[in-house]
Amino acid sequence: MLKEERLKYILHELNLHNKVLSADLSNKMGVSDDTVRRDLQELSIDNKLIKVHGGALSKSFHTAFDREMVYEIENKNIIAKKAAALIQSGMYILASGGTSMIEFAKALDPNLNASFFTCSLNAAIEFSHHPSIEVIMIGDKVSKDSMLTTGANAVQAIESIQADLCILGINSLDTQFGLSENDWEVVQIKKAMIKASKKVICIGISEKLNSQQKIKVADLKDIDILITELDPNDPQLDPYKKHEILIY
Amino acid sequence: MLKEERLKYILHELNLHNKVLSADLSNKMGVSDDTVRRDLQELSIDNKLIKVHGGALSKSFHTAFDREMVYEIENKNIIAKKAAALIQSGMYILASGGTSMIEFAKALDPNLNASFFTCSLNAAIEFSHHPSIEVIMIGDKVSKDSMLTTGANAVQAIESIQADLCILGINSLDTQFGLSENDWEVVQIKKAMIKASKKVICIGISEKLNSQQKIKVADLKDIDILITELDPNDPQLDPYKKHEILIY
DNA sequence: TTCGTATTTGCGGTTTTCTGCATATATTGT
DNA sequence: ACAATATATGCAGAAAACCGCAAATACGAA
Repeated sequence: MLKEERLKYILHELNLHNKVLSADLSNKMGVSDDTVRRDLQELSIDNKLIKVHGGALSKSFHTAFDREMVYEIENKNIIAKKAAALIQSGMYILASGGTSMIEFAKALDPNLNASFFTCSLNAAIEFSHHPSIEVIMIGDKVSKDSMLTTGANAVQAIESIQADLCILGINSLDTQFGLSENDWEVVQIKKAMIKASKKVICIGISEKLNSQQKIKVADLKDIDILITELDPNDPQLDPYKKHEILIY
Repeated sequence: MLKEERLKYILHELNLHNKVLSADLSNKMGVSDDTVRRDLQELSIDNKLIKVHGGALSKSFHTAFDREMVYEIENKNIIAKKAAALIQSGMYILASGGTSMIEFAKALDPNLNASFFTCSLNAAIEFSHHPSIEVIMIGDKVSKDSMLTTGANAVQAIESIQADLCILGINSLDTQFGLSENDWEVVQIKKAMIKASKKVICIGISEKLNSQQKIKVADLKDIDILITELDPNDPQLDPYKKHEILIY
């Protein structure tokens, strides 16, 4: 394995898991841990990662360090993998933003060949790291709170698409009020996305369940699939099964 | 084995395996290590692959490995400050992408009140960190090399704007050939931006001066202001002054 | 063809980089 | 505090890169 290859691999692993262990790396790459350590040191000097005792942490992750985040990221990873398994080549997919969506983008099969439309700057960047999928950024004014493009132009652009799937991050989901948000502009975007898609998938950690926000995005009947980190048989999800929502 | 044959063979191998080893190549092609190295060097200069110790890596997998960039940041900071000083509240500004543009976004006066239009995902995010400016992301298919939205839609969107300024990162600038790029899609975007603006500002480190790329973006006469990290009186910039370009 | 020129290629010697090992030091968990 | 584990450092052998030069080859014009 070439040196540059190793560096690339380390950063890749770091993007995926947000942390790496020196021992793991030396095993997987078949070099001594001295070499791994030197690699990590070099990347650390170049500000590509945070070197710590025993391995390294992802830079982006460490800057916003938060114990709770660590826990959430793992759950979001579970969600991302479940969601990624539903995507097939040839699909046209509308995607909203949020951290779950970022993890979803990372979890996509490298051989996948599909088209993703999104209003999220961060999601677009993450999707673009994938080797083969096509990414279409929907333009409009950038809403600084959500880092989404929002407005009439964006809604109109979405309306001109007929997508197979729409993947939405959950802000709040409730058996009574359905899917809800508190940013009016974002709601318009999500409503447009739902309307433009044959199927609607909602992804989010179970914490977001059974909560409401000010503005309704969609009724439960508009949602086809719900993905959380929980086991599909978890009783917490039973209320949603009654509304003909598939649980993964 | 002829030289052109070898070059083709190397690129073919690279497409297949995403990496090649110098030693393997010299064996398979029956030439000396030096020859292989010179071949790789040539392809590397032509941006066809990434030369590394021991061989070469495929360009496509290399997305964002810019070690040299770290050293250039300081210069880009100088540029960014000069450019930021030219922006006034109320302006409508078209901005391209690139690392210089990112630094420029960071250098903007926090009290500035202006509208920025951009095709660059990264620039849009950076602009959005500013407290008061308005950011409009121009949508279209995302070009993975440049992380810019490119295509007919984007060009059309730009054409519908009448901007006061257009700030372009320099890829290559030359007194004969003018501003040039090697990505056709990006060229279309930049040309549209120039056409839609009253004034054109080019920013970039002096390294990019006196070099050419395959496709012309603009003649020198289309450029109003040139900003590099150099002192405006630096003799390197004299040739550009003759073309009625203001130097900052 | 034949000559002159430019490019290409291989070779030897030198320098740089890479990597693993051994040793000394630091950090962590119990 | 102590044992276990991880890290830093110097060193050495191997591999690769670099450099200059000379031979070989290709190319173009007379």
